[in-house]
Amino acid sequence: MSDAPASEATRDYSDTLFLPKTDFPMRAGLPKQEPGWIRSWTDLDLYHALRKESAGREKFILHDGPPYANGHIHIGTALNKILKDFVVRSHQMLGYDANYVPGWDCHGLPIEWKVEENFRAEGRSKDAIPVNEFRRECREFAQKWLAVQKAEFQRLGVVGDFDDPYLTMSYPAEAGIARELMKFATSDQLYRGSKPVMWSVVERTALAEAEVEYHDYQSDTVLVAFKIANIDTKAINALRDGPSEPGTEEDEKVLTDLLEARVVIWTTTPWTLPGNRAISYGPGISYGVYEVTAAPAENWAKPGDRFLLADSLAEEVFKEARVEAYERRDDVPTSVLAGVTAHHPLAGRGYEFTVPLLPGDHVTDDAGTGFVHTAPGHGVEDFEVWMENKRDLEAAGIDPTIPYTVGADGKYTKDAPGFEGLSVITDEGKKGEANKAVIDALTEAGALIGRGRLKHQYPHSWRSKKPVIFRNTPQWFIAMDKDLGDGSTLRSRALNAIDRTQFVPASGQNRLRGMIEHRPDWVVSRQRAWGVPITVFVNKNTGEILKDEAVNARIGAAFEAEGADAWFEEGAAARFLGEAYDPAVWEKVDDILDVWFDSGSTHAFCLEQRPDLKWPADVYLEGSDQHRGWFHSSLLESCGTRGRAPYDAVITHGFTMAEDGRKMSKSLGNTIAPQNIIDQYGADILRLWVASQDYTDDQRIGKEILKGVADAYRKLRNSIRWMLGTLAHDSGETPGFATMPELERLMLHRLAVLDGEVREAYRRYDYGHVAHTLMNFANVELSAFYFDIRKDALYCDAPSSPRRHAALFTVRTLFDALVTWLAPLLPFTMEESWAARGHERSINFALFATIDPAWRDDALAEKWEKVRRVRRVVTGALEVERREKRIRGSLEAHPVVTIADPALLAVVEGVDFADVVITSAVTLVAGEPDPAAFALPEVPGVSAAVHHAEGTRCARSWRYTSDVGSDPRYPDLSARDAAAMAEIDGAAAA
RNA sequence: GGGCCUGUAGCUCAGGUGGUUAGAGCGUACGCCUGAUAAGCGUAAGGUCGAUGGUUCGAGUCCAUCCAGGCCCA
Repeated sequence: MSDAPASEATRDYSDTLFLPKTDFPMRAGLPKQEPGWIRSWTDLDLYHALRKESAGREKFILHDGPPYANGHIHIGTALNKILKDFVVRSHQMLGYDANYVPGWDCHGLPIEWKVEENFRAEGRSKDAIPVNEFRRECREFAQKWLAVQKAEFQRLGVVGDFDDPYLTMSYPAEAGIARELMKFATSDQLYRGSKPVMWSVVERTALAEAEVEYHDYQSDTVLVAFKIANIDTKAINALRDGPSEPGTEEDEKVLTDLLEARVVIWTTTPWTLPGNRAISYGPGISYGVYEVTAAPAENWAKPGDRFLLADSLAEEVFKEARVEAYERRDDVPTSVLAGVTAHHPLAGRGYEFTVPLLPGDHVTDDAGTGFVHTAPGHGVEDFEVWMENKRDLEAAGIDPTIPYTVGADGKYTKDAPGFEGLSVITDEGKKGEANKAVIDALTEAGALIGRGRLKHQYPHSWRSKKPVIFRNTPQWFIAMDKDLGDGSTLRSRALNAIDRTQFVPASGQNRLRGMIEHRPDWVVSRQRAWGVPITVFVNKNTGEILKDEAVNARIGAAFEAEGADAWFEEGAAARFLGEAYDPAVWEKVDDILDVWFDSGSTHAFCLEQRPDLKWPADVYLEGSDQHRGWFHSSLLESCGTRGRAPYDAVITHGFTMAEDGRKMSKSLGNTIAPQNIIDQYGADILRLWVASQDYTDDQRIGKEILKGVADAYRKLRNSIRWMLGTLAHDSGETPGFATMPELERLMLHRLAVLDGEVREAYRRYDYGHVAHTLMNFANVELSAFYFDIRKDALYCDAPSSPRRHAALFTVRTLFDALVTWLAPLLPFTMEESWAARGHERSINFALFATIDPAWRDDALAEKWEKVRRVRRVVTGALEVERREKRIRGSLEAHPVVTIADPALLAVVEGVDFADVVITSAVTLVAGEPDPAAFALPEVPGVSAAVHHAEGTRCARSWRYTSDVGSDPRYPDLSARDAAAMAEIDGAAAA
C-alpha cells in the first residue's frame, strides 16, 4: 500500500488476464460423485455401446476367473477386478474390441454348508431334504450373492457384460461342464479308482478337511513286528558294496542278522493293520539291527529277538516293549532297506501277501520306531507313497489294488479276513470292537511286542463331534500319464502348453510347470449334492464306462433345458439310457464333479460358446494361488479335450498385506475393506493404489499408504484443473509445428516419447510404470516447469499472440494425451475431466490421443536439457537472494549468468531465458564463472549473480521493464501489456 | 520341512551384461508467492541398498548361509 502512488489509483487489471477459469472442483468428492458417473454409464448402456462402437476391431479377450458367489468382496477381490479393468480398458483404448464378460463360480461346498446351516436352523436335517430341493436352495443362495458382488464390482468402475455374465450354475453351463466331462470319459481319460477320504460313520458321509475339528482322543497304541520275507540281490549288492570291504564276513553276518530280524512299527490305529500293505522308512534316517539280551519272563519281546529300528528311537521302543537290556549288532543302510520285503503280521490268517519297504519323506525319527505302517486305504500319506511306487510294485509282482477293508457303516468288509462285520466306529460314534480283535490276533500271531494308550489330537466331525476315520472309497480320476493315442499324455500336453504361454511375471511359468510335473492323477469326484454330476453309467458287472453318443446327447440336451437337476429326477437313469441299455445293468454315478472341473471348463462353455468372444483367450489374470487352482484346472481340462491351453498369456498378482507387510487377519484387526476405502476416498483412489503398486509382488495397504495415494491424486487433479481453467480461453487455433516456440516443441516432443512409452507399458500390463511416469511428468515437467514458465504468456499475452496460441495448442494436446492415458486407471476422474472440457461423449469411447510421431526431436530435447541445467544455477541463486531478503518474487530479479563454454552460451542465448527462469530480465555473459557469484558443483563453468530488476513494475504482468508507460493510454503498463490491453479494450469497444 | 517369490530413503517405485559421492515422485521441514490459493514455486534433510560371510582391483548388482515376509504344498 505504501508503495502505491497516493494520487492515482492504479487500475486493477486482474479481470483483463486470461486466468484459469473452471468449475472443475479442486476437491473431487469422489465418494459422492462416482455413483453419478456409474448411473450415466448405465443410462447410455455403456457396455453394449462399446461393443457397437468397436465392432469389427480385432478382439482382445481377458477371460474372467470366476469368484465364488459367497459373501462380500474383499480387498483382494477388488484388486483383482481393478487389474482386470485396467487390462480391458487399456486395450479398448489401444484400439481393440476388448470384451469382458464377468463370471461366477456357483457350485461347491461352502454354499452347501451355508444352506445346510439354514435348514438346520429350521430344524431340518440335510438327509431328510430331497436332493433337488436342496439344490434349489443352493442355487438361490448363489444367485443372491452374485447379485451383491455384481453391484460391488460395478462400484469399482469395472466395465463388462454385467447383464449377461457367465455362471457355472446356468443351465447351458451345467450342460457344457457335463459335456466336457463326457469327453474325458469317451476318450478313456476318466477312470474309477479309489482313495482314502475322511469319513464320518455317524453321518455316513465323506468330509473335507475344513469340516473336521481336532479334539483330544484316547487311542490304543501298538508296537508290531513284521518278519522279513526276502532281501533282493540288489539290496545284497548294495550291502556288499557298502562301507566295509566287499563280501567280507561282516557283510554276511549283517545279512544273516537281517533275515532273522523283524521290522518294528508303531501305530495309534491298530484297526488299520488289516489294510497294511507296506512299511515306509525315512531315506535320511540311520537304522540298525538290535538284539534283546534281557527281558521279563512273560514279556512279548524275548531275549534273542532281533529288531530293525531307527537308532535314535531304539531306547524308547525297548522301554515301551519292557525290554531290560539290548545290544546293537549292525548298521543297516537305507540302500539295503529298499530291497527288503516283509510278511504281513497276520500272514497265515488270510494276509498272505508281500509287504514291501518303501522310502517316504513323511517318515521322521522323532517318534515311533522310524518305520511307518502303511495302509494305503487309511491315510493320505500312505496312499501317496503307495501310488508313487505303483509301477515298481506291479513290476515286482505285487498287486497295487487298494483294499476296501472298512465299509460306509464303519464295519470290516470281506477285504479284512477274520474281522468281517466288526465295527471300527459304531453308529453312535463310539469305538467298536475292531481294535481289540486286531490286537488279540496280533498277540496270538506273536507279532505284538508292546501296547499302550495315547491321548492326542484326533479329527472329529464338526457336526456330530464324533471321531472320523480314513476309509478307502471309490473315486473318479483323470489320468495324467495315459497315452492319448498320439504318443502324448495329458501331462506332456500340459507341459508343452506351458512352454508356449507367456507369463507375467515370468516366474509363474516355473511354478506352474513344477506343479504339473509332479501332480498325481486328478481326482474329480466329490460325494456332494451341489454341483454338476459325473454323468456316466458304469456296467455293474464289468466296471466298464458306457460310451454312447446318443446317451450323452440326451444328457446334454436335458441339462441345457432343465439344468443338472435332471440327473437326480425320478427315472433319470432309464430316461438317459433309453431303449438300448438296461438300468438294472448300468449304474448311474451320483458323484458330483469337483468345482475345479467346473471352473476349468469356463473356457469351453463361455469363451467357445459365446459368439462375441474367442477361444483361446488372450489372457487369464488371477492371484498367484491360482497356479494350483484355475490356471491349473483350465490347462488340464483344455489340454485333455483340445490339446492346448485356453490362454496365450497368464498374469498373476500377489496378495494384499497390511501396512506392516503381514497378512491381514480379523483377529489382528488389521483388515481393510474395499467398501470403507470407497466410502472414505472413492474408487479412483483405490484404483490409483492398485496402479501405483507392483502388483506382481505382494502389496501393502493401510492408512498411511492410502493417504499418500490420495495426496498424489490431489496433486495430479490440480494440474488437470489448471489445464481446464487455462483452456477455458482456448480459441482452438492450430499453429504450424515449425512456427511454434521451442518450449512448445519441447513439450510436444515429450508427448511423442511418452506416447510410445505409455502404450508399450500398457501392452506389457505394467500399470505401475504408466502411473509413475505420468505423475512424474505432470509434476516435474508440467506443473513445475512448463506451466510455471508459460503462465506469463497465457495470462498476459494479447489474444492474437502467436506465442499464446502455441501454448494453448500445447496445453490442449497435453490435456488430451494425459487424460486419455490415465482413463483406464482413473475412469471416474478422467470422465469428469473430459466432460469439463466440453465433451458430450463419454471418454469411454475415446482411444488414446493421437500424437504425431514427427514431433519427436531428440536434438531439441538434448539442447533443452542443457538449458535446464543452467536454469538450475539461476533458481539456486534466486533462492539465496530470497533468503537474504533482497528479493521476494523471482520477477524482482535480474540474474547475470556467466557461462564459460561458448557452445553452452550460444544454446542459452538462443532461447527466451528470462522467461525460462521467470525473471524480468536476464543478462548472459561469456567468461569464467564469477567466484563471488552462485554456482553449482554439478554445473561447472556456470555462475549466476542476481541484481534487482531495473525499470518499473508493470501493473498487469508484474514484470519490471524499461518500457512501462511507453503507451500513454496505459501509463502503468509495459509495452507488451499495453498492446494486449489495446486489443482487449478494442474488442470490447467494437 | 519342500517348491516358487519378495526384502533399496517415512510412503510408492527406478536402478540392462558388477565400475565415479545410490536416483525419482510423494510426504516432511524451512522459505517464497498470493493472478492454479484448503493451490503454485523453490531449497533442504532423509538410505550401514534385510543380515553375515565369500568371489573380485571393485557388489545394491554374482555366490553361500541366515533373518523377516508371502503364495502353494507337506
